[in-house]
Amino acid sequence: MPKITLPDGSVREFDKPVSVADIAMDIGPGLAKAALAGRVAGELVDTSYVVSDDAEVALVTERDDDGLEVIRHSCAHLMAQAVQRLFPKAQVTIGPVIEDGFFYDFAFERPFTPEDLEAIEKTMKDIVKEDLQVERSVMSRADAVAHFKSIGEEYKVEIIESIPGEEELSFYKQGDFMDLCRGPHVPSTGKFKAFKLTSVAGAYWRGDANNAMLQRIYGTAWGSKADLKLYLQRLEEAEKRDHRKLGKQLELFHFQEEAPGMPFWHPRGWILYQAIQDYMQQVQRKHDYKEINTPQLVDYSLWEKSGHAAKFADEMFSVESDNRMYAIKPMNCPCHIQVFNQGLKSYRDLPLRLAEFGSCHRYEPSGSMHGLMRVRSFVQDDGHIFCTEDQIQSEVAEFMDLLFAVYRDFGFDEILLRLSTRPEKRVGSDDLWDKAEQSLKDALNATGLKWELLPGEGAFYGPKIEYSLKDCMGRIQQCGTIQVDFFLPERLGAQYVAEDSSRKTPVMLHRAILGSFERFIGVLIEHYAGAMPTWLSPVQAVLLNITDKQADYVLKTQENLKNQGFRVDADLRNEKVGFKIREHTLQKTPYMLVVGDKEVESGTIAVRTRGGEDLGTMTIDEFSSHLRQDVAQFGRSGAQLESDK
RNA sequence: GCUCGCUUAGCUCAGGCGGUAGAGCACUUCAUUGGUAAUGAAGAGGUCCCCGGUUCAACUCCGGGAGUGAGCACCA
Repeated sequence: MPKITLPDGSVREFDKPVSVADIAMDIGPGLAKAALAGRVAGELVDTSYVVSDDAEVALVTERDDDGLEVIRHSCAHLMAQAVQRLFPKAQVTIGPVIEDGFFYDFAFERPFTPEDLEAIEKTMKDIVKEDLQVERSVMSRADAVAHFKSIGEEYKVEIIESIPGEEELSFYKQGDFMDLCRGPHVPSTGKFKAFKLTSVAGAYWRGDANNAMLQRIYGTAWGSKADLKLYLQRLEEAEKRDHRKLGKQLELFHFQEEAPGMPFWHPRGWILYQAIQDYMQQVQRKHDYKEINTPQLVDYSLWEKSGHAAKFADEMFSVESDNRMYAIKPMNCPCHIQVFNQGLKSYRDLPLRLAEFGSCHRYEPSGSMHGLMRVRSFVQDDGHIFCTEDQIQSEVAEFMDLLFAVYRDFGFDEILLRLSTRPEKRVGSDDLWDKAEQSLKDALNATGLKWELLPGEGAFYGPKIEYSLKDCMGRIQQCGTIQVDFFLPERLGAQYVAEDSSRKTPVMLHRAILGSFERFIGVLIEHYAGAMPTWLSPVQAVLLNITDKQADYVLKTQENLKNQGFRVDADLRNEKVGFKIREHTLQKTPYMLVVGDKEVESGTIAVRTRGGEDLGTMTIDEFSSHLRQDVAQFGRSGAQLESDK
């Protein structure tokens, strides 16, 4: 006699075991139709699941996140069924849910074409019309293996054989299509309202480049057509913000064949780049970093000593000159240790914080490059802190304060933290790892923020924290990091004299806030859709004359503002003011300063923002104090400005 | 690196069963001096990514390469 408690607290009693679908029907036919799955005592189940004991039951519809997940998962099955209907020779492998959609990997004799995708989508729609029941069943492993062997699904056989344990496995059948699956799934194929196949690409079986390449089809699925439309609009918006596109439009940088993965910075882009570097320089100086600069080319033997050559030889550029082999540095840390090693260091010198805007080159695999986000030449806001084991925690804590402050200044408020701990293959004693991991955990906990633990994901030389920020499109971008290193200082002979006058090896903390300038600028461009906060804007204001008559006044005003340290252009072209406004709006210049006879006469300018707002007519002094204030707030959001006061 | 697609004027893109090509914007010149998202006219501008092959003829077809896009793999 199950007593069912619904999420609103109401209780329904039944005189015999009931399925989730029965419960929905009991509440109302509308809900019965909308029900995609259920949640019984916290577990997500099919609507056919039978409840025989008292339980808390919630019905899952397309409006729940759970419902969406069920739709997407079932949609992957729907697609697989369509593919096999059209291409009986295609073997199914796996088809999970991903963010905003799903994919399914197939083994097929040839790649799928865009035309195939259309046909598949059409067949999917046919199957939706057929409204096939989706039925769950269980089978023993042996039976399942025999079944899939008999129909030639070798990959499924491999999957089943790799599932540990002897318990029964669940299967879902719709029409003539059956797939191994944990479920739950929608009750019938008629439940899909909005889906679209988006792309096709190769993907390795089991994610291993040594395995066969499968054909992966991506799709997206939503609870309603409106949601699908919103999603497609979001993709369009992301495309508009693409930093590669904006980089060209705003004349920030370009790439060309002769230097793949290595940006050519244009005047405007370089101003942006330098504004960021100036800022970082200032901030780091304030936090007692000593900035240094080390060579681009370093004899290959150093990289052999550091151990990098053994691991990354293929990814390093090298140069031969005068019978010596040099590597173009792929990272700065070995060089920083060389600086540390000059002169005898005392424990009194620690912590020693060395920073470098170090230009590095790495031969990234061709397929991995992506605009500024992944390049072959880049500059890191790199820093290495040499300290004692006891100083790790305070150094990490201090670094995190700095990192949060910097991210806030760039306009990022939401930061994700992840701690990666000891991997199986590692150097250093367990005591040392215990201590280092604990230091990082303490520093993380001190922030009061949630953080994620990635056990075993640390580097072989020490644990690390990675900092990702969420941009305004909700995308997660990994930028900063701090890594404890027990290995390299010893390997490269770094030592200091301790209080007891013994020689000890310092711990090294590798750290970066922005990561690489290139990548960070890519993130900034997309976050701001190219409309940089004023402090970063390549041009902060542009003066527009209405007729030639105001040219002298414009030039004088430009000179005045430039002398105050602002980046101000003058657009004296023989064009109508509407045309100039349009152009500078498209160039995302924060302020447009219109000058006509009236303004010349009264010694003022008419100020318009790139957002189209009219700030009215003001004197040059009034404007420059407005601009100064705008620049001083960096990219910080309004809320934080309040707390800063 | 792997799979598939793409590469035509400075930019965004058309185009043709194989007969060397076009638009808009930008650029130059001229007219116009116009008050908040495009003033008008004329002109100039091309190794159709590169190297081979097939062909009377290749931007177009075939082979190889480069770059690039999506995804996979990689990311000290």
